Amino acid sequence: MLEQVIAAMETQLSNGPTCNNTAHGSTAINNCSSPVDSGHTEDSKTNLIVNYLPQNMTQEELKSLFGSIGEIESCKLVRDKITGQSLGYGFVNYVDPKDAEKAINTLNGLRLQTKTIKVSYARPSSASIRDANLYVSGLPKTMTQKELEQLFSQYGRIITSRILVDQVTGVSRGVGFIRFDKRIEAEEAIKGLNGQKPPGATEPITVKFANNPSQKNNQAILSQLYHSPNRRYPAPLAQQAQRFRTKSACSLRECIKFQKLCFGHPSFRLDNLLNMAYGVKSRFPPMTIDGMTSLAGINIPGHAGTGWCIFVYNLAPDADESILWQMFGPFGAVTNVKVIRDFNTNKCKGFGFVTMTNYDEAAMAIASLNGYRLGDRVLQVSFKTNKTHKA
DNA sequence: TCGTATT
Repeated sequence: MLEQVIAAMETQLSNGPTCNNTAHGSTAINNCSSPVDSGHTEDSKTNLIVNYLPQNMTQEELKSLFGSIGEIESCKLVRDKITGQSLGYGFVNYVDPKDAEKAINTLNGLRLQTKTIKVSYARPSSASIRDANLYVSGLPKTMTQKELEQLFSQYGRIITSRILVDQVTGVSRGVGFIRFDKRIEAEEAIKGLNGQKPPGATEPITVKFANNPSQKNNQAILSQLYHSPNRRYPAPLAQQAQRFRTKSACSLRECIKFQKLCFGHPSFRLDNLLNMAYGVKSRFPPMTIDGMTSLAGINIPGHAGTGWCIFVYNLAPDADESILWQMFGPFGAVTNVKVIRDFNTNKCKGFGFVTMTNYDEAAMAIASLNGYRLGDRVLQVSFKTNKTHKA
């Protein structure tokens, strides 16, 4: 029950104007695209940690996503022991190290709803790496993430860094986080930097251990949801459009939200925005269409109990599951994707299926992606009908 | 002016 409430709140919050760690495109990428390179031979080459997962993503969805790469030995979504809420990260252990490497290469940076997930090798579990996260305040507003890292890197290996920014203006709020590899490194950084002035700064900074995430209470979220003005005053359309042209936009959902604002304006057609901002990287070779042409017909959406099954047609022969995750993931909870392949050639037969949990998200995905140009192909996307069943 | 990274 609580989880449903939280999920509903997340849905609401996800309609906000910005995505996590995407206020600065390049900064966010840096933060998410540098898998931890252990450099120790005893480190696992099969076990991955996955960070920045959507709040409502389940362990089953995590397994489904990463299982599309290769056989999984084990998979765990970490949840709060008391509330059961997802803590937004999990572990995936593959059978084959090559699949782990492939998962990093293909899934790191994947956008799911409002999140950009990070996929990297898990460090060996140890007490020494826990509670190594620092909260830093009083930073000069001009300080960049890189400069912040330079300041702290003298005390140890930095796992993540972040500077919080104003959601509207994008300007630094003067506070940030530094996560070290070891807690002892974080302790030394506090000793060395708390109360000190960074080079060129006029005010000293405060460095302390960050709050423990488990201390968060749901009341704070509820208060945030109901009292904060979730609506930002919309910037002029051209100004917003610039965000998409400069690739700083982060998700299909953002494109869709923006497209609603621009409805009817020919320069801001959704397919154009998607191709501009989403950058689905594929130039699939042409393919002869054989069969599957009689799709027009009964159009009764198929609800299979486990979710809403969506039919995707006109995929290229080399299409794989990851492209379906990339396209549909931003719209909401995706529980499963499947590319239908020829048994002998292992090439995609031109279609696949996507299962989504929520009707409205599935409907939005269909409305947005039907007719979407993927490479040189125009996709047909609809709810799966009985017609697609073949005995 | 505190987001959610070690099972």
